[in-house]
Amino acid sequence: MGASKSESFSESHNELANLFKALSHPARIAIVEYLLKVEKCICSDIVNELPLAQPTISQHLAALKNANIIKGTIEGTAICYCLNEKTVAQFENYFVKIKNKLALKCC
Amino acid sequence: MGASKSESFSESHNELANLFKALSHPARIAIVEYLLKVEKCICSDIVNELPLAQPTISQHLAALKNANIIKGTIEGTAICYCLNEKTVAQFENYFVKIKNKLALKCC
DNA sequence: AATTTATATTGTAATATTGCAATATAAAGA
DNA sequence: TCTTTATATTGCAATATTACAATATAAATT
Repeated sequence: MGASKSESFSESHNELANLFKALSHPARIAIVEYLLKVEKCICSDIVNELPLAQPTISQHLAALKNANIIKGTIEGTAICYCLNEKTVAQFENYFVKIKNKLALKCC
Repeated sequence: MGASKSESFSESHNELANLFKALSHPARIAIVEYLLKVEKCICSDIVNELPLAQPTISQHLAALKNANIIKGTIEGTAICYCLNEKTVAQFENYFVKIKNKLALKCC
């Protein structure tokens, strides 16, 4: 075999894993950090910012958008991407939850 | 080409991406959730808990340990694994930081 | 309509990940 | 020492990801 046996795991575990997978590449982290840095939402001068070709950036943006980590709004010819607060909050909540559970019983 | 161009990105972006990569598989999420559920730190009745063979679980545990998400203590023949509070806090802090930055300037 | 500008899609090569059988290692008990 | 028990490593097949050239799409401008 070889493929991830995702059918064997719960939907919530798969969903969480997919969220983390979206952040599991340095280019996608760099995109998130860039979106944090620039004041206004930015389309793809990300292509000028990162050392990757345009189709590659497009793929990474699609991965982030697909995971709801960013959202894109059409503005004429361009698409304006920005971080999705809801998903960021979801990530934060997950780790807060874990930390609270850990605080009680730890090893 | 094909391989991730990790040399092109900052060390901190690569480190973050690797942390997330460790959580990017449903089996590894299931292991984390299992460690949260059981009171005591547990070695590998994880093998009995998940639908994967022993060498596969061993690999996933190594991935989590390598990312410092879990720590393992030798106990006789067995190894007792548990979550690493510090890394959990690190994850949490990252998203708190992002959320605070987003609160100021959003789109 | 033709051109420009911005982004997405397709096809493909290189590489990485996943899963497991077989095997190795290593501590504990008989 | 010989088992037993618990875990790790190796080798390999199946699959997924990454990167990009070439091309397609689609709105805006001329």
